[in-house]
Amino acid sequence: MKNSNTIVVITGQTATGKTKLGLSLAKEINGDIISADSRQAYRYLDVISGKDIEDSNFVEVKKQGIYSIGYYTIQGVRVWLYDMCTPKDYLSAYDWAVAARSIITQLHQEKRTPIIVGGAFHYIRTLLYGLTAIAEPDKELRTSLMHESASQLQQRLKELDETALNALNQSDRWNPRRLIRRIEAAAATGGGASFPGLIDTGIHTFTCIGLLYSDTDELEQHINERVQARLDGGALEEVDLLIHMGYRPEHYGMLKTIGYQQLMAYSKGTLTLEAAISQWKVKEYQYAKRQKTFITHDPSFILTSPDTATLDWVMNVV
RNA sequence: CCAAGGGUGACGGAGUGGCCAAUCGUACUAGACUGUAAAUCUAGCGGUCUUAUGACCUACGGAGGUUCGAAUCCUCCCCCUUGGA
Repeated sequence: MKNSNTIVVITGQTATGKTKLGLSLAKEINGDIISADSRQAYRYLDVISGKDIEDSNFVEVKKQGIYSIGYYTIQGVRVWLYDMCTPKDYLSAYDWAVAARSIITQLHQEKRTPIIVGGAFHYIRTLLYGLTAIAEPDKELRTSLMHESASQLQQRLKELDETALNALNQSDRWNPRRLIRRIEAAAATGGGASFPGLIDTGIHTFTCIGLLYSDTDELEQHINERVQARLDGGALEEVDLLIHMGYRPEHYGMLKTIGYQQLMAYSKGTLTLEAAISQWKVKEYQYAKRQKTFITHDPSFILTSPDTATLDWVMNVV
């Protein structure tokens, strides 16, 4: 290791073997894994989200607000930030990053190396590059604006903070979620403050690895296999159980998640199983595409393909 | 064999004489992203050329025909679905 106070980040497209690589690296360099996975952070989302917790039990180390911070032990490696909350709870990239940061600090004190592993690139970016503390989410406001059209929202934002509106690119200008967020910020600050720069995260040394398939067919094939494995692993039973426990697809959008969405639709009878599975796969391809866009546009990442990312290769990089 | 309804771009599905290279949805391609991100959104999406709200070519099962002009009307052929036997 070049620096004892560093962190390693392993991200990449779906089904590229991030976890496997992370585990072998952790064993080698005395590290802990911090899961950067926006779905594995939820309790009960196990099979479809791909949590491989074997026989391990969750060990809660502390509470941070409604979130429980703890770990599972997989192959002798501690894996943090699974099961932070229930599928009904709100968990944002910000919340996750705060939790991740606290673990990183703790691990550094223990002279252990945090290895961030996961495909939630937005979460990782929030952790690495910063957070804005301008305004907390305003649930009521969000609900009240939920059904407004983009042009109505633009109008609202214009009245509150025209600069913020003008700063938006074409895509964001028609994106209700972005608009609502800006309105939220403008309302909280009284407008005019616009969006501030990022707050320093205190994390400055990191090695980032991005695993990407160069070939689309290969990617799709791996995704297909993975989906099949999830089905074989009890995906349908998991969905039934979640429904039985009272969780719905619309629950805070948390179950509004690839795989769960489709299988819940099947369970409700609005999709055939065949259609549900094929849509699931398609959503996975699309997600993987977005991951690729994100990762390739970030110069901090060392990009490589899944088959060249061996432990030896990683050891040379970190 | 008869009756009825159909065959449209990768798929679903509009259009029923000119404003149709053809609404819309999906898929696909590229992109955006500062507290919902496995989310949300933007653009493109027959081909060639091109500064273009531009030109030309090829296209709405096949072959002909009517018309200044057809995915749209007519004739014949092929295929599909449902009802009748």
